[in-house]
Amino acid sequence: MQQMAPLARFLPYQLSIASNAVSGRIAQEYRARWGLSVPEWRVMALLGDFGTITQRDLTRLSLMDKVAVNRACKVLEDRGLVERTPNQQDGRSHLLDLTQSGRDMHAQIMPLAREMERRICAGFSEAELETFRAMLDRLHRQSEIVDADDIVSDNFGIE
Amino acid sequence: MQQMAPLARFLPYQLSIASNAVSGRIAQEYRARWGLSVPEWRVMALLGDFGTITQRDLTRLSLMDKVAVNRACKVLEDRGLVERTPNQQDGRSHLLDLTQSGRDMHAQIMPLAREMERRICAGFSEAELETFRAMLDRLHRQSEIVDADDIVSDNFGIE
DNA sequence: AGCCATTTGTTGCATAGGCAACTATCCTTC
DNA sequence: GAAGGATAGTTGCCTATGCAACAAATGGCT
Repeated sequence: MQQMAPLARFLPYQLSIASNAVSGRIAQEYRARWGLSVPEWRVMALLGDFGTITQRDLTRLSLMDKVAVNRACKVLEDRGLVERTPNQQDGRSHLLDLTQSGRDMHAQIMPLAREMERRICAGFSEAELETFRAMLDRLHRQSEIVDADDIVSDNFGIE
Repeated sequence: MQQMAPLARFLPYQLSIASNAVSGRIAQEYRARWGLSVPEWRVMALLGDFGTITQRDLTRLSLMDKVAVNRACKVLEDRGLVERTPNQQDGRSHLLDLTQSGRDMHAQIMPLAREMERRICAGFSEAELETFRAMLDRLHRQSEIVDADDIVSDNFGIE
């Protein structure tokens, strides 16, 4: 069924479809069970681990766009899962934390995350998983977006 | 700088940011050089390899949504890179192929693809790359979307 | 031949996501 | 303490992406 097209051996493509499949499956689970989007789930996870932090902290920790963080926080606040309190040290920002309801949900969603990770990693050794993580980190670092000048001056051996 | 948050060790998350970084970088290159989106580039690559095929074939080969394939083909046709001819065997579909201009561009874009792949794989052994590909394939297959009934009946050990 | 289910391609709609611009606040420097 | 640049958060806009619904055509079944 799956043909051996050259495209199917192109590593960035394989990475993309695997990531989309995993993300799509996880998004489906969290939406069906708790009505959470992926950005919302990530904010819940970070707030559960780090406690009282600002949107700026969440942006740094999650590597998400600050707008994505802001919108996720707004939804969670409207649902009563997160509360904002004024930040005495900096009037521009607010301190965010889980409410009791948010902590209850956090206690529900984390075991599912760990279980899903365990499932998709089943059958691979610790060494293989470490190699896999190392490669993902390397791919991430080597693919950082550079500015336009660098692109123009770097012709990849073409022509 | 990069904190050791639990989220940063969550494999689906690492997979997502690595894939986004790689895809974003590649998309940037192809947009800057030839004004091609990722779906358009994929269609170009497949047409270059497989010759005269239908949109249905392209959808199967690329694993993309049929709408994405259709829109990419339309753009490529408008740019004179792809041409459609009636399909005598099936009046519903058309046969797609690269024009001479499209073949010229194909000859340009494939070396860049191979060079980018070589770069991001630099420093890893063939065995490591094979393990990596195997894991991506496995993640993809294990994460196939299932229907809603399966989700409800499968509680992942919660409660 | 006629009907019905299936398939291909297309369009429209609804959502997600990122970037630029803006406000408010902070911090430095004079 | 006033001015200028930097930073946190917010809003609006634009694009990308995917699904549902649809029209045209096919193929099977009687």
